Amino acid sequence: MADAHFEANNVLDILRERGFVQQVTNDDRVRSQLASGRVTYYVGFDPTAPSLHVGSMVPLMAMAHLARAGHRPIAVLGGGTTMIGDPSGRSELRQVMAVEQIQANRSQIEPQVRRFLAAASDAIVVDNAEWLIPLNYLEFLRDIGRHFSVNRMLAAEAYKLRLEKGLSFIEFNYQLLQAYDFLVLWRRHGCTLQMGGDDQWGNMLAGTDLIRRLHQEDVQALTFPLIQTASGAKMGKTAAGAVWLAADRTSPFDFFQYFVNVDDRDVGRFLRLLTFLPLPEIARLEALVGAELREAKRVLAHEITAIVHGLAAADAARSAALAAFGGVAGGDRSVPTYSVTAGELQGGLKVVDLLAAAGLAASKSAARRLVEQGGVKLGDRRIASVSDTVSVSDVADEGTLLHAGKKHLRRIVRA
RNA sequence: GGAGGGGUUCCCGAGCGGUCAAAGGGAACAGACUGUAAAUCUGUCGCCACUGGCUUCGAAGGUUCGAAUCCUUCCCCCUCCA
Repeated sequence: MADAHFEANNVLDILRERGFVQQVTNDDRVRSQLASGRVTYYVGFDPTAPSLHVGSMVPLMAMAHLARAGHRPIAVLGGGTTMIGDPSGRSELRQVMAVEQIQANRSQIEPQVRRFLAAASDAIVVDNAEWLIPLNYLEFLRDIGRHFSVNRMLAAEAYKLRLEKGLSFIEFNYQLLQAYDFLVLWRRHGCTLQMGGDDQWGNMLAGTDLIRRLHQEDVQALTFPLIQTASGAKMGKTAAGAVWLAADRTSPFDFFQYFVNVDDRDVGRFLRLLTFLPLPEIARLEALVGAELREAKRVLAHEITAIVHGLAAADAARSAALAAFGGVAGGDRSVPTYSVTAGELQGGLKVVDLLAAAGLAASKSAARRLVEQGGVKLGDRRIASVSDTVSVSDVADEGTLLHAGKKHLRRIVRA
């Protein structure tokens, strides 16, 4: 029964060693399934924004590991389910999104997802709107809805919060739709494994149950731990908002910097989850202590940036960071730039205005505070007063770094 | 549909006619210390203007010299009843 190739390096072991596994419906089943041949598996992504953010990296990496092991991935972009909104683990009613917005988001996200499926030549990317939109309500209730127990759904952990705060009927249907997705994928593509974040556990089980009831078929589900940083925050949240995978929302440089700045305690875990580095190598990096650990963080940042933005961008971000934080005057080309015109400089551009315009401060008031707190530096010059201005001589030909605090900077160049 | 409770600045949560841009905590940001880490300490944390102005407390009106605080209507949420 077992296929030698798949048997020899069971991906389940890889996932487990790297910390991807939170819950599995049936460990032995998943293991033997993955050992006996190609498995078609799926993960869903809801296009609620024009880009995925680093929070989606865990499922994407898991998909990539399976693809590398020779299994067949299906990425479901939830154009249909997003019209409903998943209430799992949420405390508030999700805002209903415009269909056009969802479709626009979907087309932006698709290439981001595909990047992780490259190892499988026959990877499938589908939008569940394709089968959800044509659904006939009465037929759906009769054929699918009958298999769901409201009592059991209400008892689910995922709805606890919402039972106190309020759960609308539309959201209550989300689980049925996700279960139906699994059924469709099983019927069409023989998909027998669904993976997803642990908050999806209930929805995923609904799918395996549905397939068992309708077809007496034993399909599986596996969840990933929800990643929090050591300080308890959701991974990928910063002052500027989420850390996005799209380069035009989070520059490769800032993306790189996010990972250089992670908490010491997160380094090993992130290396295992978010890079493909072999475990012995990770063990070595993770064992570094004190300031040495920064080297591990640089490796982490470089690896992830390479996966998301490509090797060239990762190299550029790394050298830019070294230059910027190593004291190279004009910084490196890859530090995000902001151009000022000669006219603005002639007129005596206020540093406070520049900070706000370059995106280093949320408002002029915020910029003013930064200056007052002594956090602003233009080149080597510490800005001492909120009324300081930038003149032509302050901006070198190769650009001058404007620092807002220790970690945020822009390269100011003349237009 | 009925009765009661509630919607406050990013989050939680005080305030219940002036002293409120609004306590406290969290998050975040800056400075010090460090290792572009953590912990700790200090400061900041609506917007604009060099101690003044403007816009905020679900929405719209109203009472008042003056409202987040009182009244009216509306929207939304929760609990119990139907």
